[in-house]
Amino acid sequence: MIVTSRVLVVEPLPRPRSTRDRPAKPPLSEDLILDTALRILSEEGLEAVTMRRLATELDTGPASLYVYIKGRDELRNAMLDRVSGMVEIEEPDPSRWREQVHALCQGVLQIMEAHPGIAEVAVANPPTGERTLRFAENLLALLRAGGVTDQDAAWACDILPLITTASAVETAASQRRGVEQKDHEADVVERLGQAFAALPPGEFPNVTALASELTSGDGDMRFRFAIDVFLDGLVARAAARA
Amino acid sequence: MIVTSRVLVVEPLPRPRSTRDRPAKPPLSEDLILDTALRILSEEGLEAVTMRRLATELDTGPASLYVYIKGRDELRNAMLDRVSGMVEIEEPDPSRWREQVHALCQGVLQIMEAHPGIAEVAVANPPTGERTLRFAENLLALLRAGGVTDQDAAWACDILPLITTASAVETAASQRRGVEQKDHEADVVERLGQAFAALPPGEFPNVTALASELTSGDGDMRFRFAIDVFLDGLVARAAARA
DNA sequence: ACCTGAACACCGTTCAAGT
DNA sequence: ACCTGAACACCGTTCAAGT
Repeated sequence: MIVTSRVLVVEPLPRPRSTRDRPAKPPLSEDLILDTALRILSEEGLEAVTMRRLATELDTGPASLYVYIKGRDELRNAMLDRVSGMVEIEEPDPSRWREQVHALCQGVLQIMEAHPGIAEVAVANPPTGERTLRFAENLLALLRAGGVTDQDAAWACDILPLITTASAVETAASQRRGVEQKDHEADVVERLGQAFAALPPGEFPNVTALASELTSGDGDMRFRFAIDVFLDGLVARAAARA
Repeated sequence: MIVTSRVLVVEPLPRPRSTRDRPAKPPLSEDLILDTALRILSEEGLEAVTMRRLATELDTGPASLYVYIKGRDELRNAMLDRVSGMVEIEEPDPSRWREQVHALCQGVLQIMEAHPGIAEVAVANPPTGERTLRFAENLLALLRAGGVTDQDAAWACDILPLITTASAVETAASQRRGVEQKDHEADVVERLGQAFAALPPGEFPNVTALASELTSGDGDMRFRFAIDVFLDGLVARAAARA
């Protein structure tokens, strides 16, 4: 159509028209940057969240982001803090404290699985933001309600999130692998079990004997097991003290 | 000196002389590449181990590495497998199985701390190489010697390394931070404790009450605690079964 | 004073062109 | 046939130059 109209050639440029063609874009702000970052994170994973991609998405140059955010690492920590704030707190009810600890940790796990890659950030940089403190406060309340000693509860406050975030990293990685090779998870597990069983029993007596146990259960069951055993340990120690 | 001699200009190039100036470099191989990668890893951490850096170190172009190694991710996995192979196995002695589990896990922790950054790779890609199997075999033998049930031992074989590698990631990260800001670790902990104690007690009753417990103990004590509680849990479950 | 285009110094990976 | 220089398509970060 442009070819048919010679008028356009006379006009200075086609650009001035389009400068205000689309709706005025909102001004940059840390909040807007984080909103955009979290959207990319949940849709495409952490690797896709780069300073340059973020700038493109916000219709600006990469340098502009540095007015609001110190750099990539600070961005990632800020993203982690936002994600951490999405976890729902459990109003302590001493009669079912164990189930509440499970619910709290599972909440973290699910939020992290919904934001692929953020768990890596959490494992490397145990966060100390206000939202994390709220989580710690909740966990401490639940553990003390269960009769766990103060020192054990305090350190468990370190270890339970560690188990949870590490589990999240693992499931995120296996999901990513699952997308690449579109094998069904069950097939992989089946093959692994057969490989275990086929090892030389002289060298690997236990791995071959427990081949089916080693490959049984999905990620959720194993995560529940991890938290369960840890809580059993805490309870056993409290009982030994009394 | 070159300026004083016109002869050099007549000679075709100064290069041919230097082609065999230095000792003949060994031919590339996967082993040589991995040796070099592990040296850079232990000296400068995972971030320094890039394909290009590796090529420079080996006095070649980056493309040459792809003859021996599929890509960066495979390189990292191969590095992890090498590092995993450095862990010393514990000859099972049922009378001190618990101490042996500690020693085995602590061995992994130390090897990983000596290779900063490799733990991240381990958390994301739970390795399944032969060396890992040998480790699993050892761990299973120790746990069964301790009376842990088969299914519990099998899953614990997943969780104990998970706790260990996640702990390694954390200590590596805090060491890296310690290098950046040359604060003494003790000062940071002290300030954190004061920050906890200074929180509004109405909103954070447990964090303020346990401020000193939350900040007590170093990484080693906390790691020992984590393994200990988990083993207590396994033992308690075995006892409940009997 | 505020913002950002362009540049700098890196990445991982591929492939055509050389030996 | 084997190896690799050079190119491609990205990074994070900085800073001088523009408004």
